[in-house]
Amino acid sequence: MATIGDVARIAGVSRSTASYALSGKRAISADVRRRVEDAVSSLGYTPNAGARALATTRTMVIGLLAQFLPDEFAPAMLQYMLGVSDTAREHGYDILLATDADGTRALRRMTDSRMVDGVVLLNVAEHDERLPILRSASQPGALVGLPADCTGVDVFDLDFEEAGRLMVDHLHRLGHREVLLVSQPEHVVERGGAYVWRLQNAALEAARARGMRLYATYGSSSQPDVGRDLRGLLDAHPDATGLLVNNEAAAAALPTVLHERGLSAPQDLSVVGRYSDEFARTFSLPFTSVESAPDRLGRMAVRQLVRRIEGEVGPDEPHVVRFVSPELVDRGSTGAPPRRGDA
Amino acid sequence: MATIGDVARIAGVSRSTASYALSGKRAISADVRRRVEDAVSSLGYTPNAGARALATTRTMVIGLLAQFLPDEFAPAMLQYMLGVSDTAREHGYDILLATDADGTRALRRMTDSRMVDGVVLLNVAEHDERLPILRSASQPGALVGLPADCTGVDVFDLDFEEAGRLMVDHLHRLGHREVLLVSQPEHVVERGGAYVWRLQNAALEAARARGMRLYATYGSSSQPDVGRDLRGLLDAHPDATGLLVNNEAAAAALPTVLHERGLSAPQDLSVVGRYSDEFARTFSLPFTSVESAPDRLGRMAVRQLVRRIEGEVGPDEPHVVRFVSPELVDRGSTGAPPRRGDA
DNA sequence: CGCTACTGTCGAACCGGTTCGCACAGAGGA
DNA sequence: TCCTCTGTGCGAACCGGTTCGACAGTAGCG
Repeated sequence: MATIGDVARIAGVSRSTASYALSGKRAISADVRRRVEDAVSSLGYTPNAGARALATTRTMVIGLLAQFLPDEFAPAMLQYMLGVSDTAREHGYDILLATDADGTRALRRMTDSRMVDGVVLLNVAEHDERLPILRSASQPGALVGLPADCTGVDVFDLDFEEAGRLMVDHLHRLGHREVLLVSQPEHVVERGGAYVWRLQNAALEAARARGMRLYATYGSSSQPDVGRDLRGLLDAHPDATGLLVNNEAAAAALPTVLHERGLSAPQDLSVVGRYSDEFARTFSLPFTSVESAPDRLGRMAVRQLVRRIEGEVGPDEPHVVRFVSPELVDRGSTGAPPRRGDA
Repeated sequence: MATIGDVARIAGVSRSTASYALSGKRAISADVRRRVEDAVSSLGYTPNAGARALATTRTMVIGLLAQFLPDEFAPAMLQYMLGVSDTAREHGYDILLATDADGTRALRRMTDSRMVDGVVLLNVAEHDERLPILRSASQPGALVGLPADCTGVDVFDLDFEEAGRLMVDHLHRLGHREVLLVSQPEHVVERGGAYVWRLQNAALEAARARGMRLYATYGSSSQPDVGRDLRGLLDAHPDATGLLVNNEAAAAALPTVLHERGLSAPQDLSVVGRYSDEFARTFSLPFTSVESAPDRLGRMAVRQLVRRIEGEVGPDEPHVVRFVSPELVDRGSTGAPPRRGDA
């Protein structure tokens, strides 16, 4: 494998000159520059990343900590990951991916050994164990997900309160007065998945303010449990005319459950989900939903992280906490509630 | 940040002694070893990955090249990625993830700059542009997916021929004589996604051998197109009693389409898919299917790659091409064909 | 008692880049 | 003619590890 020493020798210059010719950090005559470039292409020279990292203390790598927790919906994570990965590449960074069950160890490994210039944490819990480690690291970090304490990190998340209100308001406007909400599994909440109750509480509050009845429940994360949950919920509330689904697995299971019962949306039941458009198209989910914009959040996190890494934003400049406003995408699964006695 | 020099100073020994005390590669007195270990923990010392890579020419990182191509079903990729990532970690390796649209550039970047000790390529096409680059790299590579030319790389894939036969045989045994097959989009085939026609050809051959009629078509990769495809297919072949689905998006869309038509599986139509069990549970797909074992393939690829990296298998020892036998998972969506005239 | 062998430690070189300080040549001004 | 300045290039040091060869000191042995 060719080194910069080889390049220098072929070009007939010193190693430092070769380095400067390639980096452009000092004036180099056109002649020498050409000879160096010729040597590079004839040798197929590529700088050794480890050596460069050692010399510059920059690795051009961003750590991505994705947690695939039991009871959490894995495929949604992929969209965050792709947002992060693509954006990183646009800025010249590669991605070191950690999917360890123990995120704290992975984070420590990456930062302490200086494999990365910065870190993106996905799926951040309210009291996330990774945060203290991140704060004590010397690299900056950006989060997707809202923790209780945001000091020292840049935070990006969907505005789940607004999402909850949006879902309720939409059905209220159409005339619904009794509505169901299926959230993620309770385990997720216990583990600190605050987004679940952020949406749920805001939805309950909005329903109360509008004089609606809203029954909130937790749903499981996969079959066959989630199907059972949905059937039980529909049985328990035969008068409900609307269904809000903040649970991807439940949304995926819903077409089959509705089919079993001979129900159709929106004729018999108005349905609003909360997932991304990409997700809806890939999985053929025909429900109106609140767009969760995972790629956008990943993108924002990386952009801010890169600003910190490259010193455009100093480590002492205030950290941002930014919420993305959700948007309702109408796929025609909502309408006026069926008139009483029709069913 | 503490370096090994700091450790040595605190422990009152030379840098080399500190290094040997930690690596265990030379005999070190118990006393010195303890002093070094104390210094390490009091300083919170962690070796600098770049420096170590430079000195040892080993990075303990595996490159993972995942391609998210248009018209290909993204979430399936996640399961391969997790299989690779988890297995790599078990062996002490981290994952450098590339999702670049241009896989060749990403591969070259990783290997030439020596960021990785080896590479796993996912979603390998028949004439994959990444292969020549991989062969000329100095790191070993393992593939998931079968290319036309397997020289110089270890290859792992599902036995798609066997899968095709399995699907056909299953319906044949139940008495079906006219059956439909929905494959991935034709674009995927044109791009070299050989697994599509490997399954399809084997299925056609098996059907011919058993005197069945099998109509094979391509399906789209997302809504609304894939729904249209399915409806058109059912319209065109009203006498078909079985449906084979080698297309995840079509499988996801199928419950809704069946619902529209008032059809149920297996009463009106027997359905066999081809996707992983994990996938079925997460997306509530109620169809009997041929298990595609993505995590197993990822795992096998990494294990073999690590053997090559660590020299347990020399670079000149023959490369393996290993097929995983598919298994049919019965979810009750198949049965005897409806009697003529029943519908 | 002297020689060898072994144990434990150290110094120095090396991996492959980057960067600082300095030297030198030629141009331009006094 | 001499001096200064500018444009170029070189040498050496450094980043933080690993590893080879040398070398004391001690133990074992005849």
